[in-house]
Amino acid sequence: MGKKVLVIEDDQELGAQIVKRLCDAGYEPTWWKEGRRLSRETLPDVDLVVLDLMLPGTYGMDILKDLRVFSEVPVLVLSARNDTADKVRALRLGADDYMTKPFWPEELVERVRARLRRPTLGRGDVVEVGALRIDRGRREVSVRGERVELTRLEFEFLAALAERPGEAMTRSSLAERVLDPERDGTERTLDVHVSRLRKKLGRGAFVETVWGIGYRLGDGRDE
Amino acid sequence: MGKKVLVIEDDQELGAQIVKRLCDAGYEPTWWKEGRRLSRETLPDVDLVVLDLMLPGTYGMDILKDLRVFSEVPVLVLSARNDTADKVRALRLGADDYMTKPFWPEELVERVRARLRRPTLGRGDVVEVGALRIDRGRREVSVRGERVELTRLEFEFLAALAERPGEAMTRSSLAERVLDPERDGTERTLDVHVSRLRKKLGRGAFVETVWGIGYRLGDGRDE
DNA sequence: CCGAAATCTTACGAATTCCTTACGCGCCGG
DNA sequence: CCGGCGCGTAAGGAATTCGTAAGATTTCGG
Repeated sequence: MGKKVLVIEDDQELGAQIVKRLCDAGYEPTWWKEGRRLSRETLPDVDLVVLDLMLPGTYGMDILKDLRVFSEVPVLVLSARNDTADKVRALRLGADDYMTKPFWPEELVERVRARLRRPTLGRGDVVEVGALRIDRGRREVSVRGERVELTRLEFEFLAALAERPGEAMTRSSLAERVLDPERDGTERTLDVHVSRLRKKLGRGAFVETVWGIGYRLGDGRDE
Repeated sequence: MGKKVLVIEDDQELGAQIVKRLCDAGYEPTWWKEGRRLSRETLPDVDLVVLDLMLPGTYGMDILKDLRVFSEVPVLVLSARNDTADKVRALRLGADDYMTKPFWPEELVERVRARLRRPTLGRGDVVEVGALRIDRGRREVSVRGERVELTRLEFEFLAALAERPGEAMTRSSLAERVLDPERDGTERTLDVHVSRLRKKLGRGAFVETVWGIGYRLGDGRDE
């Protein structure tokens, strides 16, 4: 069963070339001839993405950024720009490799193979909001790269908010979702957890209060 | 805390440059100024290897070949030869990346980072997490190169965790998978096995507890 | 500027969860 | 039959987390 590879490349010739080589190597490529903004819904179920940064319309770097919000799929970036700043940017944004055009397709295939023989960390979806990073799989949270230890409820609460970053959630729905119905917890209880959570996350209150409604996950920057 | 990186590079200037940058980035580099044949014993406990292919004496490609016999550690290859055939060869031999000189150290650091943010579960049946090595095929476990004898259940438990290094698994799913339904074992039983396992693996608790959830396989270094 | 309502913070006791040790049972090889 | 070994159970104790109360603080409407 070949692994699935999504190729996002507008150049007809290069794209066809890549797709063919990948097929020959036993993979199952899908070819998108134009860039689209990605979301959890529009991203097909693939094992790796080959992404050309120079696409008409959408800027590839934005696609990458979008992608990393909800997916940890390995990304191999292609670009005509042989510029260290660009490479660094792409890698920082979560790319796994960066190839400069022109290149020989053999090398691309080998690099794809090199990525795929490593485990991908079964998409333990990671949410990043500003300097805050929430890893649902590992149940880990870090702020500015530093680990923050959270209790179970604190994590659940944060994870609930992180599902829709920026959107407000009512106290009642949060309580319903986070608090165990058995262990009777009032809504007052939430306040306490929020308080403790904020203290742990440090200043730059990521958990913002929406007065009279509930809470919201902010990027801890503006305000 | 910082991941360990072995730099094998004979060029004084370039080597110093790389080492410095890696330090700045929070890694702990070790610098070998000459190539040596590697064996299970001589390879220090590192998380990644930066290997220059053009070394006096030993041919870098051989070092890589040796290495892959007994270790799945990620390898980033450096070379002055910008030749597709060479790249393909190195990648086929198990290299994870190939950079052509000259390059800017920033890019190297980013590529190192890109490799290390992925889990290192090797292909095949060998998993390496930090100083811990789990060989599913041979049912062998070693810490820092030293064999550790585990009972069947202890091994099963560890292997289950090792399937997703770093991810938290619930106690119930672990119990379900590891414990024999016949020999009814309560979830308390898990505690005991974990306890015994930890004692055998020594300090640097590889098996981390995720309070209220279950356990997780850590690299036994941070904290 | 005032009061009421909503929210924040802190401290503390209780409950949960987890760790460890000790012990007994059953299986196997000698 | 004996001893070693793997495994499950029980129990005490340690560590962590959770809920509540109560007082402080903030927000909003007027």
